[in-house]
Amino acid sequence: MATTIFDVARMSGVSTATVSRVLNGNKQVDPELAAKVVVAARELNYRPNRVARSLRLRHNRVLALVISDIRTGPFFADMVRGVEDGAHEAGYPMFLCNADEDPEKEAGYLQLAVAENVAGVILTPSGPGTDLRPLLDAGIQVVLADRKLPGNQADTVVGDNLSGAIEAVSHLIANGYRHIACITGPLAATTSAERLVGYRTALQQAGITLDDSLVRVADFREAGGQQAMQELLRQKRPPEAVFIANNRMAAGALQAIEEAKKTIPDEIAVIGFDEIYWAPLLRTALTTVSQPAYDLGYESVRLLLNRLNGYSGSVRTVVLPTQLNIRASSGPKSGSAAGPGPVFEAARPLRRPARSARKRS
Amino acid sequence: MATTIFDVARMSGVSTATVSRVLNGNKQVDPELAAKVVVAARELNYRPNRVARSLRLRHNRVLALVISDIRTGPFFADMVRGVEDGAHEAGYPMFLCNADEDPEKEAGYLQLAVAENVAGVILTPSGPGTDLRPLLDAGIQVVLADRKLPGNQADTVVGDNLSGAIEAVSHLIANGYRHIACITGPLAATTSAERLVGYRTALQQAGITLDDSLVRVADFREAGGQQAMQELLRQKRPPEAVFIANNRMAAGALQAIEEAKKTIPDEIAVIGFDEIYWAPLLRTALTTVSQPAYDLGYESVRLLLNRLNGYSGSVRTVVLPTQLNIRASSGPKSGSAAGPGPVFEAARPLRRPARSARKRS
DNA sequence: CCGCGTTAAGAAATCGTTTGCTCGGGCGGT
DNA sequence: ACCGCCCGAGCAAACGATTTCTTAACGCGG
Repeated sequence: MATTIFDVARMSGVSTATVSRVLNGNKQVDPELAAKVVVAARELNYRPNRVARSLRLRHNRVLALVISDIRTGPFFADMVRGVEDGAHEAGYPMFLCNADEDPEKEAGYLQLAVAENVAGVILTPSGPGTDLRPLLDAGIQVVLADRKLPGNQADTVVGDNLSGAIEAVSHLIANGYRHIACITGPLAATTSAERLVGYRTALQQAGITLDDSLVRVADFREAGGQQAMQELLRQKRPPEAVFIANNRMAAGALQAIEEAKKTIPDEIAVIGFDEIYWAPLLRTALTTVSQPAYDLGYESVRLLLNRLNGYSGSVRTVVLPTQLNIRASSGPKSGSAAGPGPVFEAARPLRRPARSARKRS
Repeated sequence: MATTIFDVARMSGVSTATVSRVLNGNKQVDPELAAKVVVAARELNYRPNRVARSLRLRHNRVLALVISDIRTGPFFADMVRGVEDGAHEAGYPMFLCNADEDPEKEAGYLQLAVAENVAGVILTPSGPGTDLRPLLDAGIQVVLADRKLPGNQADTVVGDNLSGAIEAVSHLIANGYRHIACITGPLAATTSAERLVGYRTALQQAGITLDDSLVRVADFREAGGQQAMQELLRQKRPPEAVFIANNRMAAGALQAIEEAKKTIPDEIAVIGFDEIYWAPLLRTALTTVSQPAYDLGYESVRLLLNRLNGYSGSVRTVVLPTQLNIRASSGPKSGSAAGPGPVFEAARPLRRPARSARKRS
């Protein structure tokens, strides 16, 4: 069996209480005894039983990260790394749970987080119905990452989806496109919804009338993007350009465009969301809106640790800037009045400083 | 505070022992009392405290999946999904830990798995030095996934890296290439090592003398692949083709090839390892060796659950077949004697049935 | 020299569950 | 009718840590 605190106590000739005090550095204890305890503990390779400690203390020094879909390309992977690095620096191990965009599975993991006494949770809510009460009732700190939840229930860190989308679509407009489509994800995710709003806002700013037949709501996956694009291309008047709300759907859309033997950007321009390493290497290099995924995770865990350290100010929302990476797939419309350079963009700095986060109440 | 088993006992007028027995369906108990207990438990929304139960039972109904790098493209993501689906079907929640190719971090997570009493661990060992003893000593079942460990210490599920690499390189040879390079990953990972061995085996089978200046060991990441490719291209006699042991390094290599303004496959043919959705959409569609990543995870958890259910036969190794996806980047060498079709490949079925796993002792 | 205050260490309670053991009652067999 | 067995339910111990409470010892001041 594993060695317990009793073994250490016996070996060093003291009580378990003293061993516990020594190992947690709590109270005054005779240095001589302390030394004996330390020696015995090392000798026996004693590791406190986290379960017993967790039961007694009613909390466990572990964080849980519950994300909605681990397969969403490098975005979540980088975000996870950001969280993990932050947690590791602070001495917290981190468990990752994959809710798979399934509210039921998500609820199960949140219950599990409660039942396992985790100290804090970072969550990418699957939709507006996500219920934080089990966590909050249990006194577990929560930070929302990447997606918001109605009602200002917890600290939140998100990318600036609205500005990112506006910037992308405005760029298309500046390059001479007018009949622009949008493929977005499930509207339950605030990311999808905000990117769609950004798309509409940019069109309205340019005085272009909205056309709902150009908007498709898909599922964030390749097949969904492909089907949406096929539908768009089959319309009587197909779009000249398309803004796609994530990179997996963009891959599917590119596939559909290829099958339809359309050329990019001459027959249809494309902009995707989230950066991928392959974007420059595609047949036509893909213009993307990238988010600081790693920073997003790191900032989330920073806020969480802040709360765990006793901070109890009002709920904060941190919005991190996006960046438009202009490549060939959004090149100027052939025969367009727009010059070769993206004139409109010159006014907006493309690279905003990565770490300058705006904060709202 | 959360409702405990005492609350349920009080409300239903029985002892905690009876409540426990009812809720675990263990012993015979008067159906009438049982009904009252069930009602009370539902009424109070009682959720047993997993920590207390874990302490008492000395094991916890949870699995841990410790992987070496979450950012390795879709491969690990799909594998994770396979594990998770299998675990979920069996009613086990699953925690994912990311060891980040760092043996120390990995050891920390294995310790944590022990300390948290998890029922079983699925592990992608970071290297041959990975020590399973803490787990095995604690009686925790272990399955190795994707990478082997010396000494037959635990059930193992891997892709057929050797055959996959042989098939890929043989395909290049059949298409007329002779001066073939290899970029592989850290040799501590058996995947890297086996793919390298496969590369060498294929060359030897074809009577081509090995040239170590054509072999590069990189780090599984884009930058490493890029640098390795740059070095290869700078050699007095650059390779005509390159076999790259994972897709992140392949992305870097393609970048380097692009910078060097070489054409694929005329000036250099390329084959990558692991499938990616973007492969067909690249400037030159990329030939890849794909592994059944999802099945690999699913099979791992199947073996693990088997052990948890009491099976204690000898250690098994399951090898899942790979598949060569031939695309333009490995097209026949211009001016080569080899015909347009891959003659050599005809003898080997490209698609082996996905679920037919070979098993070794 | 006695008493009080201070401090350090041990005894024991506690966290919430499961489970071996005990006890009592009912039923069946002789 | 009595004895014994069996079954169902409760009591209490156990899991391994932390922490409150208690006790003992020491020192210092009156």
